[in-house]
Amino acid sequence: MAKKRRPTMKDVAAHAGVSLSTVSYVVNDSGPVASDRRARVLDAIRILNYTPNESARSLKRRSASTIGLIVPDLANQYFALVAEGVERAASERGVLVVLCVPQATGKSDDFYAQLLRSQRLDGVVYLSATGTLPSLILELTRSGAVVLVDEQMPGFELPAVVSDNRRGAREIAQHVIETGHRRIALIGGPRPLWSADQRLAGYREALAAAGQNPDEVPFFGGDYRQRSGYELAAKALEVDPAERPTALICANDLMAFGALEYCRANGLSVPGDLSIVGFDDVPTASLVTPRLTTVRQPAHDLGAAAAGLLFGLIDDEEDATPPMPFPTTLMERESVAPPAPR
Amino acid sequence: MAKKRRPTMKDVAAHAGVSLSTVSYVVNDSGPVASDRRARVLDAIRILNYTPNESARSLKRRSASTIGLIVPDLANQYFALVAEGVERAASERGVLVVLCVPQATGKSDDFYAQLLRSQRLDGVVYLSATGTLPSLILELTRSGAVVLVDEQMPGFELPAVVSDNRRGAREIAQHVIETGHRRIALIGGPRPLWSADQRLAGYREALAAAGQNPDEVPFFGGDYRQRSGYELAAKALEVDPAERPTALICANDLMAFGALEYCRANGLSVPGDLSIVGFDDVPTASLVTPRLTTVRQPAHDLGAAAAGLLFGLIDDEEDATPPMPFPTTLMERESVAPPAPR
DNA sequence: GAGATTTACAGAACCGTTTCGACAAGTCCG
DNA sequence: CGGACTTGTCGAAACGGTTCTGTAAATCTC
Repeated sequence: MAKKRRPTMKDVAAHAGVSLSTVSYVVNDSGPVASDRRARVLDAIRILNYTPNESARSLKRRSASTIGLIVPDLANQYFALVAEGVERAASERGVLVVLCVPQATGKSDDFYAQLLRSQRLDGVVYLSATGTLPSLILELTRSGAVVLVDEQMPGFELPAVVSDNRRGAREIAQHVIETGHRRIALIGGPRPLWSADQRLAGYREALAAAGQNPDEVPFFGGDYRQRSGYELAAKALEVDPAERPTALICANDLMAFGALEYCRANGLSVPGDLSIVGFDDVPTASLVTPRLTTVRQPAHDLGAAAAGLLFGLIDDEEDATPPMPFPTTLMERESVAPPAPR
Repeated sequence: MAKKRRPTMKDVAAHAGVSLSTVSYVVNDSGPVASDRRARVLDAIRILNYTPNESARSLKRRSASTIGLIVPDLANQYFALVAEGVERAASERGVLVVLCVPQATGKSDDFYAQLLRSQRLDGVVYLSATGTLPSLILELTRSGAVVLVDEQMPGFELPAVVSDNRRGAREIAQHVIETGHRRIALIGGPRPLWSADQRLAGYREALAAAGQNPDEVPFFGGDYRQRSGYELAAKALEVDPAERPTALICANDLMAFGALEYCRANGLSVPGDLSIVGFDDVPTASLVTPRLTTVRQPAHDLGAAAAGLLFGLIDDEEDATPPMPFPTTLMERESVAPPAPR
């Protein structure tokens, strides 16, 4: 089977008996063309099954109608959901999104930044897992647009769409305090990460408001992954029983799952012996036993908003300014109960 | 701040005092060039911070070094994992992956096929949720390459990488039978889907081997989503207690989760009152209570293999032939127990 | 109804690469 | 030592579009 060449504009023009520019005008609706000729062109397009060559277009337009999406890993449902949101918003504008998963591939962020740069992408949505901005991403901000999700770079005024991590954290900490807990341990996210920082700040606010000295509550720094939740739970709980916390506040759901695992493995009942809360409200959170009390982030909307903001930036719109932090909502489920009386 | 144009080959050539073609030769290592000149060019590239314009390249080369990935939805961890696998294999070859999530965006598969076609993508990895092949995907097979994951189109000999669904299904059904269950209900996937079909076939084989007439075991067709697991579990269980199944075999984990939810909501103990098994072994499967007995599919590897096969096809390699079905492995956990004595 | 304006179209330049053909200067061999 | 190859280099023609410029015809204006 001869692998037949795709029809080009030239073919269409020939078939319709008009010039190249005319075809271009009808394809892009960018110039005046008489209705009968327009019809002829449209016919030719249909008959030849013509599709414009986007490479040529991007070359000429110096823009690819494509954005990049850098996401640490897809196995984390929170990230997956954000990605879906980005994709949704992009597809509505006929924009393609190219996916980069640095953590899964072992490639550095910079590797991708390089790749993206050469593709002349219009912009990039960047979800970080490390809190450090690769230098090339930074460079991208000069030629293209970059928007961060649930992340902020103090020092660089990068546009970002975030949810109100601090408030969400404060509320859930308040909730566990109000349930009666006094011995609380904190399992935080990777420190340089803005979201981790904000959540910690929120927890501490609530603690302070309840008259506790935040500096005295045990804190363990994790990496937002399940494994570290498990290990840190071990650290937090393997102490003198009199000192043992009655509640564990985890900075995201994955780590809370890890903690849950630990408890299961060690015969601790949740929430009987220990209350546990998370953050994010991934779908799995309402599936585990006990169903996890956590803070819902509107992951989908966050993603869509990020893409929207990015498009605004790309089009140089006046009102392309980062939205207010998205509100979070406390999801009270079953993993919190009053501490057992001593 | 003047938005400065990216340097082009011309700039590099001028800076190095050589011709365009020479620069191209060193960039692609595609022609002879004296070592001193090569060095000069390399220097110029570094100094100017030059990156080739991929749009121009694709235009000239008629290929974009980019593949498409069509995945029904990312919230399903199985799909997310496959996607990661694809991404990993692609990034190793410096190939970009453009992500399409038809279900999340409400766009049809055809919409994306159209988009992909115009981008002159080198190929597409396609995960279906419907079992019907969009006509445009079919058309893509003529100009580019398409490989299916865990899916096969009877009639069209499309290359596919699959795991041994049938055997996996047979084994897990065997397992529940051997545990003592005789009253079993099946919650299947969307019928036209090959994987759903294979799994069903596997279940029936095991049933038949155990002396049961497969046609007499209750079957409920779902859509691989959690909600339908819930609803179908309801249907399967809300029958005369004497008839009520003691085990529920679900064609994927998500539906098993739905069934689990139903049991929880209705005070049924798993596996005390009812055994439940799934398929896929998504990360959440070992997180729910009871931990779900299921069949592991090597999602990551499936994705990577699919991408690998696609590259082989693209490069017209002789040995680019679909791999043997990947073996699955039975993950015995806690959601299966002998049926309660009557 | 002559001149000004608009409308519909064609022609051509250009976007940034790759690559073919031409050509000059070495290198090899009998 | 003269032809047959190599080797290194360059110019120029694509690739498939967009868009500016020019122009002939149609429409408007008074």
